[in-house]
Amino acid sequence: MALIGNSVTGVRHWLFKSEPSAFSITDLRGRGQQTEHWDGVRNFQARNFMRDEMRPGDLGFFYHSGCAEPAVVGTVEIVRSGYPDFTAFDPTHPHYDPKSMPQRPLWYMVDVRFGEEFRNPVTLRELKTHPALHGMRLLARGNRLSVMPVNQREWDYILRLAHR
DNA sequence: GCCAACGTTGGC
DNA sequence: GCCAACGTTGGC
Repeated sequence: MALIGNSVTGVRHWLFKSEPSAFSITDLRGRGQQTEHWDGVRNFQARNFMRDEMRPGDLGFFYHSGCAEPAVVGTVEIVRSGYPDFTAFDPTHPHYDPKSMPQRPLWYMVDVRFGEEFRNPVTLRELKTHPALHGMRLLARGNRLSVMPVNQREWDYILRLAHR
């Protein structure tokens, strides 16, 4: 198993992208402590992170993409590790994928719940100005993964910016 | 709305 | 297995 994040506590860190017009951090906050399915991921690398690596107790950033001010806007907690994304089985669902079947699921999801909404969202523009973050996967040229790991150092650094 | 980057598909 | 065509993502 690849070692990502903090080897002492075992807690690992992730980043989840969402277009706020579809589902925003404010929407998630509104759900309180209710858990949410992070469904609809249809990329193999992102799927593998959810299926193979995420564990309950891991933490993730909530990132707003495809909007006026792309930014890290809050956090979530992973409360259930990877299991089949059942929205892929439903022909009436927008995320339906006939290649995925209950007997042999192709796509996976995790459950998350609201952590916090940042007082100071950390914009993509700002992330790029911090040399400490230049290696971030989110900033890698052409990166389009909707779910990706964040290392401990990057996690701590961004949290500090968010709590200024 | 444009376009670069990149994943997927399908012909060969 | 190669690679061109196509679709999607996502910043700008």
